Amino acid sequence: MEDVAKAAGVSRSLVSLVYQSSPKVSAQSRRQVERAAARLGYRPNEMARRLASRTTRTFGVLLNDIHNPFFAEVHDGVQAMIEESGYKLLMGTGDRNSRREAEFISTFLDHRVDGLVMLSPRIPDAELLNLVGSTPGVLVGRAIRSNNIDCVLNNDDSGAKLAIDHLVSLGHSSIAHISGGNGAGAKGRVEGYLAAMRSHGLEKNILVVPGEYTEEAGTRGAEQLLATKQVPTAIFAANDLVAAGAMAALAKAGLKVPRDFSVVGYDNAALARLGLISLTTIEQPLAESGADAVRLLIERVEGERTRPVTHIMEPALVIRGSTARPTRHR
Amino acid sequence: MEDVAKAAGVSRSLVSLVYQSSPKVSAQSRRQVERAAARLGYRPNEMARRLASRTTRTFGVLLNDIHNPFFAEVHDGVQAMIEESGYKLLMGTGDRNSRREAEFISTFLDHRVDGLVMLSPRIPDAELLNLVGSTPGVLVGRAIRSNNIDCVLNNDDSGAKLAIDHLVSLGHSSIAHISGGNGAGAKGRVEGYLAAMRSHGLEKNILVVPGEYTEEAGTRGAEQLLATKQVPTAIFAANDLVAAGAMAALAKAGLKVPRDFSVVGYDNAALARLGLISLTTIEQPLAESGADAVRLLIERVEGERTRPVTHIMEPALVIRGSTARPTRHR
DNA sequence: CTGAAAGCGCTTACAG
DNA sequence: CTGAAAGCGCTTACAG
Repeated sequence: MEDVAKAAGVSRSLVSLVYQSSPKVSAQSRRQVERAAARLGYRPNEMARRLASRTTRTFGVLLNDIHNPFFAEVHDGVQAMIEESGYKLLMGTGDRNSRREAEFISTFLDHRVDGLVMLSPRIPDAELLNLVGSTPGVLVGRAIRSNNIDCVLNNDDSGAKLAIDHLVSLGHSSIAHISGGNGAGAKGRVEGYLAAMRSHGLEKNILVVPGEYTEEAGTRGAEQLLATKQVPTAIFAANDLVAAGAMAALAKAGLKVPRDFSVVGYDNAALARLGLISLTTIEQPLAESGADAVRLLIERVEGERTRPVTHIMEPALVIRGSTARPTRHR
Repeated sequence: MEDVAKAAGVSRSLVSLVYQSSPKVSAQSRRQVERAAARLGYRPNEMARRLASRTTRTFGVLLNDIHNPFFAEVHDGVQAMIEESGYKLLMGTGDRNSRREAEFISTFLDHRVDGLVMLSPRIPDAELLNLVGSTPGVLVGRAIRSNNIDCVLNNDDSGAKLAIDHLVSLGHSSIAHISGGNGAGAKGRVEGYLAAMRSHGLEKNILVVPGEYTEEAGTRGAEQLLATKQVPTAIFAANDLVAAGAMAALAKAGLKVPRDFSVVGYDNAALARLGLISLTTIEQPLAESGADAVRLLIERVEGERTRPVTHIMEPALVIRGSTARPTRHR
């Protein structure tokens, strides 16, 4: 910095002001400094700036799994809102490894971030609370009770209801559900399915096949359904991957979708959009969840709110080619 | 730090040594310090440590697009090798936006990273070289001429050859290629296709349909092929998404894969593994490319090498259900 | 293991 | 806009 000041023929203070984009600096001085810096290859040392200014205006963003495009979409909203608000971000991915998640959170705290955005982390509640301490945080896709952590959730219950209402409106009454087991949101989807079936007076047709969020579970689930006495006319799958697995089993059995079977997924993942699959599904407002999470965090960091809140985002139905009126009847 | 020293009844120097995991500290002192730190909620300030020690042992990792699981796999290798070598990482994603890429690279440099790992960045060569300056770097999936940047590429040419050899070995002779246009590696795949067809004496059957790396391009390409006079018996698609698009067009035309048509993709993306698609494809050693990139960077950073090198990774054929002997013949 | 000192590269506040 | 000073929270080197 000293060297740049000398080369530009100004004081060190002035160079400092230039890099703080201070309006007190004349355009001419600014140009002189910038030219000298470019010539000398000077860049202000960010660590020194943060140490001296005692502020980072940075958030740490932890992704559960970089392989899952689901989190990429949430991250879009997170990144856009962070940029828009003039903050910086530090990011990391645990990649389904809670030890690594803990390390990233520690690193973020060592770097004195102003807050933490955590997308469906795997670390157990107690450990997470202990690690985060009193740093402001926001959790997306997971609930927790803490005074300094807000939550943004998706309404799985109402998503399931959208799926069942759609199938019923097409004329289906025998609708089975292949569940997502212990997966995130799976319980809410089962409950929404049960409630929706009951609300349509279809409690006798309730049929839940246990599964998990994998293609294989969908295939096994559909095979199981095809072997039942009273084969349903429609399947509501816990997510798109499960739906794709179910569709593969149906195709193998010589059944056509949607002629012989209607299938609804959940997530509106990339595969749902493929022409070969063309899956009717439930879409969650992912980017909006991410943006909302950052908004909540900023409210807190800037002292506008101290009490924790939970936001619940509403999903929407996306109709494609995997659902139609039933042709079979029980 | 002062407070922790007092609370633990030791000197500031000792506390510093504890956090440097110095072997000179007795187990007892270490415990005392750790207990005091935990009680006071003390964490060493990473910015101060880096500033004082004048070392970061950190690499900046820039992803082209977090939505593409392709880069997630490369990142796996990058992250594993960085951890294994005792370095830290700072990551960022440009999300197909070269302005944002430039900002992340700048941020990494402001944080004084020891080197840069860039996964298929979009920034033009000149701008990239100017930005990176003399910082050691490594480029994955893209070539560049620079004294301080190494490259790790995939052999698209030989991948295309694997695809054509496989189809020829099944008995196909009329094999068309739907190209990837300006996409990364697309040119090499076209060239590999042309060379392989020639090497099998099939130059008269060469047929390249221009496309891009999208499903729609695959659909359009296949429709175009079905309208030609001499319809081929097999398609080599520039990537898996293109192959999926082509398969959708074939299904729409009432054609069965692999009975009426064999299809080979490229990438071995998640969709290639779906039961409904079951695509024979070319797999690139993505995680290995990432790990190799970090190895090259460390060689450079630790002064073991100063001249730039380029590594070319070899792909492999993955056979699934989309290829079979031809039943039609021209 | 302690204690005092210097320094990392900045920001901040202030008198001029 | 300058210049001198203090300080951010550490590491480093050293005498004891």
